[in-house]
Amino acid sequence: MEFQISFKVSDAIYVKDPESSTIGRQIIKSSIDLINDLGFEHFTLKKLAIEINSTEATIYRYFENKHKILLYILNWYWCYIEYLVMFNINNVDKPKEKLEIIIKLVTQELPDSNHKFDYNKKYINNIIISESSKAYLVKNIDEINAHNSFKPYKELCNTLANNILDFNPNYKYPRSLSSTIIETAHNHVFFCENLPNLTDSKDTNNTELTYNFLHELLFSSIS
Amino acid sequence: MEFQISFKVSDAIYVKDPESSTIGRQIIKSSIDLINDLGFEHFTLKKLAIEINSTEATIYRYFENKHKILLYILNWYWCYIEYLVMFNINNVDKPKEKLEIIIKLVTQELPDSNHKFDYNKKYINNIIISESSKAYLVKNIDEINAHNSFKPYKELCNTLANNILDFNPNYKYPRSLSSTIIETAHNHVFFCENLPNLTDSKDTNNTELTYNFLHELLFSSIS
DNA sequence: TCTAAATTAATAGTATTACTATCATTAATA
DNA sequence: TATTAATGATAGTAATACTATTAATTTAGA
Repeated sequence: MEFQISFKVSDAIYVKDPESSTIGRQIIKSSIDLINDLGFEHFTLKKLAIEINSTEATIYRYFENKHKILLYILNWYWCYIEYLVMFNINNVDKPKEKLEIIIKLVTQELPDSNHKFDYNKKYINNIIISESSKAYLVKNIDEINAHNSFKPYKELCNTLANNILDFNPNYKYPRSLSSTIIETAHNHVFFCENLPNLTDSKDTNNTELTYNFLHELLFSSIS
Repeated sequence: MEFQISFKVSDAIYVKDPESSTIGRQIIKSSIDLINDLGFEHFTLKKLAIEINSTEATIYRYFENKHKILLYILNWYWCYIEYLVMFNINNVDKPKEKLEIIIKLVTQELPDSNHKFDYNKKYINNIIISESSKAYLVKNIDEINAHNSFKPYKELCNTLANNILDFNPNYKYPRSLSSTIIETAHNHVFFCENLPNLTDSKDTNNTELTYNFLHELLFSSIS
């Protein structure tokens, strides 16, 4: 018997819970592989069906459309990060240290878990960086939002905001700063790797640079 | 005779310069209207052709694909902002004031120009906010980048970075901070309007909130 | 003003896509 | 064993990005 965690994603995102069957988990696993590989635009349910040796019909029995598969993966990530945050700041006293742990978790690559169906963490990270915003920069965002599809993201943002307020109860923009830090964490790594002129990257360690930059940004704002 | 400015966009973006003919400018004008209206995903060249009373074939003589139309619009915006920045910080002495002018220009809506073919500034602004990142979050970014398609954006970022260094020559992340500010300027307005929990919006003036937030973020970082 | 060249319109067509429908087959359960 | 649920196989639709071809029209040059 081993310790097992699982991340329950809002059931408005799927038709049938992909965690409930082997083929369901295969849909998620292969979606992660393919979206990482092709980018969300060139990711198609036909390609996914071939990859899992099944048919489009089966996939549609789990997800209404391809956009919801992306939402599922993002939610999985946000839930996982939220869990890691809770786990890692537990028993840490100083608000400053807590904040440092959070921005470290948000900037670094996902550590491996002992989750039974082991999705590729490196790929998930790439997806978060390159595809996240395509989940919310859509015309029907209100409808998606009404189904609580961004709840885990909001909760993570909320956790960060509360820790900012613990550090400095007088800071005026805790939520705006939180979402800016999380968004920048992803965006900055993308810029470092693809449009380095938009950053101060010296081609060494982009994760470290991003962490240091965000560290300075955060603490100079709230100190 | 009147004063006239025009913004020359890298000719790698178009096949035939849309500024060179009436139907070319109509392609841009109606693209702006339609992308604002439908979002980039649901914007199609068929719909555009109908809107301008022409055919897809004609559009393809101006642009290789729909992605390049978006790039063209974004470049037009960035060139215009760069021009406004140059115009407005001219004869301003204090570095602090210059920086304030820049973040004001980046956060506020585009003012109207006397450009001969008057594109809808409000719509362009919406497109910048909601569709910008779709131009660079693509798999073939290296290829696009090789054609200098992001040059005006980089120049704007560079201008901001140089003004940051004028203010504080010892600040370590002038470029990273510049791109963060520009990206956040757009992102934050989107969040205020669509996912307000991710911000400290009180439903009053989101542009003002964004300006104030970025003002504090910038000057606490570089002071 | 006439002619040649360039531009645009009209039309058709291809391959791919998101998504739906139907029915046979297999696996799980009672 | 009988029933139910999940999956597979197959077909089909409407939309989409993009190409090709030819005819009509506009423009520019001689």
